[in-house]
Amino acid sequence: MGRVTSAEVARAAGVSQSAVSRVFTSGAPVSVKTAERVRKAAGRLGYRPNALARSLITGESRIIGLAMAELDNQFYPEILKLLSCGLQESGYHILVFMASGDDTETETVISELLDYQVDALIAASVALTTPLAERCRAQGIPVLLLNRHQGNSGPPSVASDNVGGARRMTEFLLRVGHERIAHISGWQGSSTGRERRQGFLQALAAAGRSAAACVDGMFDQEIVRRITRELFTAGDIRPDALFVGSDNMAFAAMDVLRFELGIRVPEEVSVTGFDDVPMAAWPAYSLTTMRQPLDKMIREAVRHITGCIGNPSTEPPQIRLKCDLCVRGSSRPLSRMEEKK
Amino acid sequence: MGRVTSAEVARAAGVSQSAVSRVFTSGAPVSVKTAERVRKAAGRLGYRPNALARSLITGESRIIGLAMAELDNQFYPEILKLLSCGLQESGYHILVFMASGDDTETETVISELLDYQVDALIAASVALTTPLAERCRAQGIPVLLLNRHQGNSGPPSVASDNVGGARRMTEFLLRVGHERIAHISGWQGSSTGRERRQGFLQALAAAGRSAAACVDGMFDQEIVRRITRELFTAGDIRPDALFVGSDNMAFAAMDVLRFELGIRVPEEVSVTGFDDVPMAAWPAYSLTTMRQPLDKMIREAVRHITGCIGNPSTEPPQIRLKCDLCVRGSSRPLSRMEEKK
DNA sequence: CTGAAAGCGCTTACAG
DNA sequence: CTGAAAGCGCTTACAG
Repeated sequence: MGRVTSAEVARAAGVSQSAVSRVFTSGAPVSVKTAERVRKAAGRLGYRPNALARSLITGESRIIGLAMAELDNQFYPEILKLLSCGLQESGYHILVFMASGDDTETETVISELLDYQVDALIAASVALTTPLAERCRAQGIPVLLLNRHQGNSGPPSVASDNVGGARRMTEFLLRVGHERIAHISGWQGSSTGRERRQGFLQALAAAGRSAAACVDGMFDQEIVRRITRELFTAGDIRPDALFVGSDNMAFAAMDVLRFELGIRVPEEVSVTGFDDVPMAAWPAYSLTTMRQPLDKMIREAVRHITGCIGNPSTEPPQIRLKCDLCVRGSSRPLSRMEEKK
Repeated sequence: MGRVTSAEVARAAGVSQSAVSRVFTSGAPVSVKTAERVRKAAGRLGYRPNALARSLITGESRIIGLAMAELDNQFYPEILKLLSCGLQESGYHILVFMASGDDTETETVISELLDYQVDALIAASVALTTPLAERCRAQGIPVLLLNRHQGNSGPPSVASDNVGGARRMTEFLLRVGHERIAHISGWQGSSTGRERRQGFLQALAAAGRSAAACVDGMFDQEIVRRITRELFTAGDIRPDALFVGSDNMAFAAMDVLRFELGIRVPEEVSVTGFDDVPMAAWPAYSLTTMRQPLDKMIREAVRHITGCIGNPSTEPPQIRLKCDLCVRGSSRPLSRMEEKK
């Protein structure tokens, strides 16, 4: 055992240690003959450059730190998968940290991530505290918020147009004839939660209507179940549509409606979500939802991150991408008459 | 910008660079007075030790490489979450790599992972090729297979007793009175796929029965949909029970049965899975399944990995954990009479 | 193209 | 307890 070093390879190949190093540094000057001898010796000894030592001297680790929320929501595995593939193509690797919700702990662990001299930090649906953002700035580490933002003066971010998406979803529900639309929102401490709620209220206001209900579901399925029960057993007039602030929460709401309360979807109530996670398309839910352009989000994220790593001058973007309405079976269909319009 | 170094802190605090280093090394001898002065200077300058430089000299990176299969199956996000938390507690971080199925690429990227001098490598549902395993051995990097194994002479592994679990599932289906049990297996190139199939066939053989069908579903929902259609529209006698080699595949099968073919579950056919991912408990599926003891698996994995990092003598385990049958609504209930037995 | 040398930021014997 | 020094494994000017 014991890792083989460039010095050992040099000895075996009868060249200097620098020569070995050059063979493994693309663009460095080496004669074909030297390269060949070194490669052969390296192959024989099983040598590979120590990435840590290299990072120490080049000043870039080619490691990206990724902090993300718990993976219950199918949206995050998707992000991780796409991000990992996208960054791998550019020769980066991902050091992950799963935020548990405990803010102090999150800060501690992200701090540890930074100790590894990550070339950049991506926070997916996790807030970056001010001290952390400050430290990144001081250390010259680019940060990017994904699927969240902290205002135009906050760190660069890639998210979708949640206000617009929620507004269009609400307009859709109005258009198919709903009269009493309720909203179970995402956590109001998050930009996505707030903005979708805001879009919902805007659309209703524009139509001169008011919400049948508007409650914070906290992105938590258990809370959503409770709220759904309350909303639909309260005695007074029931909502005829329920716009839920994320697909993951919408699934929980649908389950309660159909299997607990025996309320038919969409005959008695339309249910819609937001995100378009893969499961939304499964026939068991067939959920009408507002699709976040995940591919495009990741592409933008990768582009920005790789772009600004050597290049701190890159303009810090606040990217907002348009969402697409996916009409499926969980919402009342357009009437003939409406379709003609 | 520019990271602050221990030398700068030393200058600011009026001590030697070694003194600064000692303050940040637990167990190293420092006077309270020195420690205090150093901490103050470090705090003011925003100093934190460079983990890469430290790793270079201590020989341990406190990074664990994790290679895992694509995250479509809800089982993997769970693994990642639990593993990440478990290792974090011991001060480790996870460098992830998502295997795409392309073997050559997988090998390339895992190799890159190893370049970072990871303290150990965990492969979750990903095969470790022989050259890779060889390299780990040569470099003295402990490896662990999770939810897979490559035989008793292969690398250490933590998995569950898939043969026993599948056998018990099949016995359960026989006990509730099924006569024509079909199996859609997991990929036969994986130990989980093979062993569950084996358990299924063993149990049938022991009961003097034969399989209504036994087809490889490849862990792929699209393939499972196709197989399910064929199995249930073939004209001859339909299976009255379908044991699927993973929950994720079982969901696809149930969807086809209920929403495409209009076959009632469990009235006309029982459907059961394997794993017990969170979604299996959702009312939309209410899937009878064989629960893998995920918590225990992760605990064992963490214990083994952290145990053998400084300690190569630790016996390489081949751990097989017992599964638990979870009876839910997707399978025919026990008859009164049967219950009495 | 090539080698000797400096240095990345740290930890850790070694003297004192 | 403390500092000066060596060294982890590499890359990269610098001469030649």
